[in-house]
Amino acid sequence: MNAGRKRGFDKQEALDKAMRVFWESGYAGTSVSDLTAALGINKPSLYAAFGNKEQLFRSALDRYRADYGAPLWQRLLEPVDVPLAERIRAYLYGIADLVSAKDSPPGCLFVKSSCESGSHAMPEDITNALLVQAKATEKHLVGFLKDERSRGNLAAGADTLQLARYLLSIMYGLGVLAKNGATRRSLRSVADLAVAAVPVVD
Amino acid sequence: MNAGRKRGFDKQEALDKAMRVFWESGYAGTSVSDLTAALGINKPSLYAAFGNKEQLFRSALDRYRADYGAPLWQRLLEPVDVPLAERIRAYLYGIADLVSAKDSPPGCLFVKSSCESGSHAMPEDITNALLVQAKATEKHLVGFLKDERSRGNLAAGADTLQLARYLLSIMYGLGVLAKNGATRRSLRSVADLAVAAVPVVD
DNA sequence: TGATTTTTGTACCGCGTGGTACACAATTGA
DNA sequence: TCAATTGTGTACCACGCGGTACAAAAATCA
Repeated sequence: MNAGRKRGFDKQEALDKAMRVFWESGYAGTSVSDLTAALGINKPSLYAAFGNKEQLFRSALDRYRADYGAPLWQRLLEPVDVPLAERIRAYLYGIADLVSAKDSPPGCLFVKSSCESGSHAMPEDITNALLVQAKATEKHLVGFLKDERSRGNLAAGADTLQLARYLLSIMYGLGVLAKNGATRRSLRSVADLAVAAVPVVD
Repeated sequence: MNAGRKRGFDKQEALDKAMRVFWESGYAGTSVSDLTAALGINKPSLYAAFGNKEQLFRSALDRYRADYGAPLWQRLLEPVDVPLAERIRAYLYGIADLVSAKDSPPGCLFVKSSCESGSHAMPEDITNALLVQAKATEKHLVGFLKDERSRGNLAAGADTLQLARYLLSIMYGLGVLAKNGATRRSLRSVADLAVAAVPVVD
């Protein structure tokens, strides 16, 4: 342990709180004062720990993906004995539950941030990071679908890229629906309908 | 014609330009200076003509719906001899073209605004107006689907409310996909896939 | 023409923004 | 013990925000 005074707050805990503030109010809609108030610290502590508002936001995005996005992939990959349609349904249920959870802000941080991107109120680096993230998710989905197709779980002629974009569209749509007050039940019904369009082979 | 100096700009033209600025940068991301610069007028002229930033935004929302949202309904209602699936496809194509048009900002103004709503950076009245608008669209869609079902174009057991929300989810999703760089072609493919989940009766 | 009404341009207001200088408190290593 | 290092709290900075006061300009009415 090096010299110097100890930090008076838990950095991970603070990052989690900051993520939720951005999740609720967006990048432009969140002020540094909002953040310091929610975190219970002063500005110099925030700047010392997280750099600046932009860097803190990017850290919050990373944490969001790690905490909420990444774990859902297990629903697609792990239970290989479960039919593909059921795994996709379980994945979409996960999204539905996430964006409509009562202990977190309604909607999806990525969707909301993407909608803010491009504005000069959002730093260009964040816009680019969001685009990169979206493309990466698309690529992962395509890879997954190609794999399933090669296993015979998906129709041989299925266009995996367009199918991936269709699923992304549903995921994004669930996020916006949740912002407009949709319940978990209702979102799961949407997921049920969405799965019907996937050309699975049972 | 009453007395007084004439207005030096066209009010409808100015509203159109303001709508596009909000469309591009969102409510919080747009400053009054951005607006006056884009409209080529000074602040007192803007405030005299449109009230304030909030009222101008609401006017812009109304104009957006009138100019871009409302006309698309004709694709669902008018050609009654066209199969339901084809009409829904044409409607979704219209959304796809709108959110990916090259002469307007990518994405959908309503989707972007909904994602901003709830933040204290957006006036509560706007948040409420957006919610009301979303519910109205849902209601219209449900009415349309019920009508089609009663005509025998939709499966007798179809849940029109959940189906409407599914279509809304697709529409919202197209808007976010467009923000992430999707092309018109690609969005139309998503629409094609989406139609496959609708239980039409041919 | 002159009085009246409306728009326009300039110049400004109070306030909140993102960010920081600086002195002080707390901890470690010598 | 004492210097070195790191976090904290206060107080502040320049700037841009939404919004407006005010006077000059342009139009109509009498």
